[in-house]
Parts: sequence; structure tokens; C-alpha cells
Amino acid sequence: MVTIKDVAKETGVSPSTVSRVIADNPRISPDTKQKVREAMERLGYHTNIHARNLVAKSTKAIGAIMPSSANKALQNPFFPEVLRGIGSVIHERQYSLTLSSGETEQEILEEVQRMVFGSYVDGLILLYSRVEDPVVAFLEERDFPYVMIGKPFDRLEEITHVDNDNFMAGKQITNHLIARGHEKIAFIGGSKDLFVTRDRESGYLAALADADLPHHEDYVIHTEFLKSGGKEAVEQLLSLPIRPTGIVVTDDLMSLGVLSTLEESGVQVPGDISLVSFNNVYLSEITRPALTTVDINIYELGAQSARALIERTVDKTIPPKRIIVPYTIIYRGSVKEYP
Amino acid sequence: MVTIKDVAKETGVSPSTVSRVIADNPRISPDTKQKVREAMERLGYHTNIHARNLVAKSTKAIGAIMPSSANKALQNPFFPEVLRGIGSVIHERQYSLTLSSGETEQEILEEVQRMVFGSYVDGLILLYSRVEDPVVAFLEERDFPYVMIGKPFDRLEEITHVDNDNFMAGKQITNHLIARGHEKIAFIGGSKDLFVTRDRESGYLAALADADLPHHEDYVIHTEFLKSGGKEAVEQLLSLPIRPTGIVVTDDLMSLGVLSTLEESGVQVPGDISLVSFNNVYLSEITRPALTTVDINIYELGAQSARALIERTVDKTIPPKRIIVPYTIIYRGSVKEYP
DNA sequence: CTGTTAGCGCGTTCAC
DNA sequence: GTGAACGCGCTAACAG
Repeated sequence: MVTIKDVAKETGVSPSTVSRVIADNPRISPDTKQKVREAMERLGYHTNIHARNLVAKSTKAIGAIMPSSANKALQNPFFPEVLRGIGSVIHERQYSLTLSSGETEQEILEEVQRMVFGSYVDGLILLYSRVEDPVVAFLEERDFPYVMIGKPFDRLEEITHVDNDNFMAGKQITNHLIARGHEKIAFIGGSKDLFVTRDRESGYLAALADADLPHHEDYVIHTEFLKSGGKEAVEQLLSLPIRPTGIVVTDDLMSLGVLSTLEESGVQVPGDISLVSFNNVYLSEITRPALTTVDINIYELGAQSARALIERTVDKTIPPKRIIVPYTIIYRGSVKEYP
Repeated sequence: MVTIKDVAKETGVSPSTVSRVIADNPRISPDTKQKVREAMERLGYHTNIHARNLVAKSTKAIGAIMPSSANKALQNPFFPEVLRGIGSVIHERQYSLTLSSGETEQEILEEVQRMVFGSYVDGLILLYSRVEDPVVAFLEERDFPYVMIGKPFDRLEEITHVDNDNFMAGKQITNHLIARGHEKIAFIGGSKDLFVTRDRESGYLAALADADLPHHEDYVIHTEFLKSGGKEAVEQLLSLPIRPTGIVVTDDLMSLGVLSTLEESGVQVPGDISLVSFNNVYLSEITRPALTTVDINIYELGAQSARALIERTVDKTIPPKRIIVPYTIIYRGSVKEYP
């Protein structure tokens, strides 16, 4: 391994001078810099991060924490996409990205502790937002830099987070259905404990209220993500005396399940029932019909969180902030004028 | 930050003793160990990896390298799934996982160099296999531990890699179609430069030959992954004077495109055309009809590669090996007896 | 502008 | 069984 000393010897300067050249210290003469850089190149010098980190107390690395049920979570195209966003800025800033997951909550907490205490990383991105998350508690207690994708359970103003305006998105996409003549609109969401669900649901309700449309409790269903959930939800909906003509689904993956169950039941989409969805994951343009869905800009969610985090790790005094990533509605074939 | 010295002071022993306790050195008396461990606990000691790595020359970290077109690649559910597999053993062995990607080939090569030279990681997993990969060349030249998922371009015996028996899988799944009475069977694969495609195609051809079925060149189509490719392929197939009654598709994602295009064209699956696919990504049970597909055990692909890599990093003298992960055929609804 | 010195936190001799 | 001393590769004062 070529060290700073080797380069120093080769150039006839001291190790610290070489170090300064690496840091591009302005007080080093251009000549020396030139000379040293040539030698580094020639010898194939590369700085050893561990030596650097040991003294510099900064790792230029950040960690991404997966939800505990990494099992199911990673099935959602959402994650690769956030990772892609995070990766892009990580790469651009010459940082490293450490991925961390665990089967249980306890495991992931331990992982996080290991990373924090061992100073593996300068900061953490939480790829999920849970109620009463011990990881958050730990991070807060240690005052360790982190940002969260989604909405914090509490202390909204104290935790830097990156989110969409899910209320507005929910409202707007519901309005789309209303504008197309639909009056009996159902809502299928994930767990009530998730803020995404809550916010989108509130938006949905607001849209109904604004349009003076009645709100049937039977039309709001909370279920698990993925097919099973989607199927159950649809079955419930179809068994109702008065079927909805439009459905708002909070996740493309769920929509997939909804779609297939609908088709199995001989219900045409959008002929009999119109569907709008969320996320605009690649799936949504592949289904038949392609989904009208809210593009929440997952990539940006990742990129912004990485930016915010790096900012914070560089300057710890930067106050926490909330970043709202704009959404766009992508109109495709799953909605039809009613009747 | 609590260091080894603090613990030493607290316990009244020397730093080296503490160090030995951490390493669980057998020559330390149980009493001292007990005492020291209590102090570590009490003080909240955690070893600083950078200091450790600096002297130990091992990082207990491995890196996963994404394909250069991380853009598209991450859209395939394949990746999250391998990552999940890798993550599980990483976690189990208390290693860390660093994710690395880049837009261009050049960028990813630079990333790899940075990781290798800066001794960020003990080894690397290549999540893709490309022809004439400069990354492989670099790694070989430096004799840096790595394993590849898929099949190496050359030097098969010198590169540790984890793969499926794609030839047999291709043959067997084609045989399934044949056994169900199909004789006009088409093949839709990805780029010819990919070994996955080649191997599966060879298997397909072998099955045809074994059954004395004629092989039409028009029935073999190479195209890009994802919808566009799938659509084009299907369009070509449908325009043929004699349409196939069965199709072998090498990727579930492609199958999705194939399916939808078929439906758009009013062709029933499996009524008119039967479909078999590869990967058994969650998608395949969601589509309508659900896909009969080869489960290549992506998770295992990841887990095994991580195991093999860690083994190699621990003992560099371990000879390269090829690991074949078994596949299973999952029978679902996309195949029907012909006629 | 540049060299010298002194650690960063830990593991590893080599003594005792 | 345990301590003292040294060095891993690098950066950061302090000199000059």
C-alpha cells in the first residue's frame, strides 16, 4: 500500500506537505503541488479512509435504514427507487452509502447503534416512518444527524423529513374522479398507523366534502399492502349494496391486486369502475389498463433526503426542516367519465 | 467518545488488557474480563472501527456493485431481492454492506477503484455480468476478492460466481410447454450479450431438438427488457403467418409487457397462447393470469454470493468456485393444454 | 510556504 | 496473566 510517506519520500517533501496537497491547501506553492500530484499519480497513491477518519472524525459516508420487515418492504418498487435517488447524490458528492436492514425492530435498532457508536457513518436516512420508533428515540437522544422519508410520528418541527403533500395529492386525485362525474368513490389505504395513509385519506375526505358528496364509511377500507389486501378490499367493496364507481388506492402495488380481483369478478376497469392510484411506479404503465396515478417523485424523495442529510452532517447547526417534494398526476387509462 | 483508555482507567488495568478482553483473548483471567466488560457496559464503550481497521487491515464490510445503467436496472425487482439475500448474511455475520452505483461504466469503475484503493471494503459483489467488463479486469489485476452474480465472460474457472443452471431451466420450462401439447413455441429473450439469455435460449433449443420439433428462426426474438421490448416482440410474433401457441419469456418483467400487448391484441392467455417465464418475482403471481415461471431463487443468489465472498475475504487462498443455485418451476395459470 | 511534532483509537509485539 | 511501547496512515497545530 502506497502511503503519504512514500509520496513524501519520492518528492523530497514532508508528509504533511503531501497531506496539504491532498487537501488542496492554498498555502502550498503550485510547483510543489504539481510535483506531489505527479508522484501520487506515478506511485498510485490513494488515501486510506480509515486513517483519515480516525483523525478527521468524519466518514463521508451515510447509512440508509430499511424498515424492519425488510422482507416485504423490499418487494415494493418504492425502495429501489429511493435508493436510486439517494445513490445519485451520494455519488455526486463522493460519499459512500451503507445499507442496513434487519428482520426485527430489535435487530435494526442494534444495527443503528453499531453504526452510530462505531462511527461508521456521519448520518442516517430512515427509509420509513413508524409510530413510536425506538430508532428515532435513540437517534434523538444521541443527537445524531438523520433525516426521515415520510412524516415523523411527533415533533414534526424538530425532525428533518422529506415528504409529499399527501393531503393535497389525495384531494386532487379524488377531485379528478369527481370532475369525471363520479359520486360514489371508495378509498383503499394501507395501515392507519402510516401517515401516508392518513394524509391521503384526509385529502380524499376533503374532496368529497368540498363537492358535497356523502361519505360512506363502508367505502373506506384499510388493509395490508400487496395483493391479499387489495383483493380483500375489493371483495368487500363489491359485496356492498351500492357499488362505488370510482376507487382511490394509495399504492400502485395494491392497485395491481385491486385490478386483478376486479377483472376476476368480471368488473371492467374503467368501464364499470374507475381507478386512481399513487406512486407511479413502473408497474402503473404496464398494467391493463395503465393506471392514472399520482407520481410522488420517489427518486426526488431519495435525492432530497440525501442532500438534506449531508448538509446537516456538514453543519450540525442547520435547523431541522421539512422538504415537500412536488407530485404530478399522471393521467392514463384507468379512469372513465361516469356514467 | 468512550475509548479503550477510559475503560482501562475505570477498571485500573492497562489499555492492552482491555483490548484483549474485546478480542476475547483466553489468557485473560475471567475476573478481569468480567470487570472490564462491566466497565465497558457502564461507560457505553463501543469500538471505533476506523482505529481498528487501520491496524487490522480488515473492514468487515463488503460492497455491492450495481450495473452501470443503474437507472433501468433498479427497476427490476431482481435487485431488491438480491440485496435482501445479501443483506441477510451480511447482517448475520455482523458485516456492513456498502452500495455502489454509477451512471456510466466509467463512473462505476472509478467508484470501484476508490473502494478498493481506499480499503473501504474487504470484497465486492458484482450484481451483474457484462461482456469485457473493465471492473473485472481491474479487480483481477489487483487480485481483489470479489464474486459475481451470473456468469463471467471468460475465465469461468478462475472467477467465483453464483448462478443458476439456466440451460436446464430453459430446457425444462420449454419441455413443460411441449408436454402440454405445444409444438409452435417462441422464445423472447434479452440481449444476446447476456449469458442468462444465451443459456436459457440454448435450453429452449435443446428441448425443441429433443422433441424433434422444428425450430423457426422467426420464433426467436431478442429485445430490450421491459415493456417496449415485450410489446415489440409480441407484435412481431403476431404478425407471423403461423402464430406460436406457446412463448418462453426470459424475464417476468418482460412477460408483463408481453401479457398486456397480447391482451390488447385480443389474444387470450392461456386460451390462445400459453406463456412461461423466468424469475418468479412477486409480479408473476399478481398478473392475470398468474405466470407459470421458473423460480430462480434470487434471494439465495444473493445470500450465497455474500457467503462465498466473506469466505474468500477471510481466507484468500480459497480457490475460486462456481455455485449453482437450484431453481424450481412454479406452475400457475398461464399455460393451457393445446389445443 | 514548508517541516516537525503530536496524537486519533486500537492491536500487537515483547517484556515481566 | 498483564503492562509498556510502538506503529497503522493521516491531519493539525506549532514553528520557522
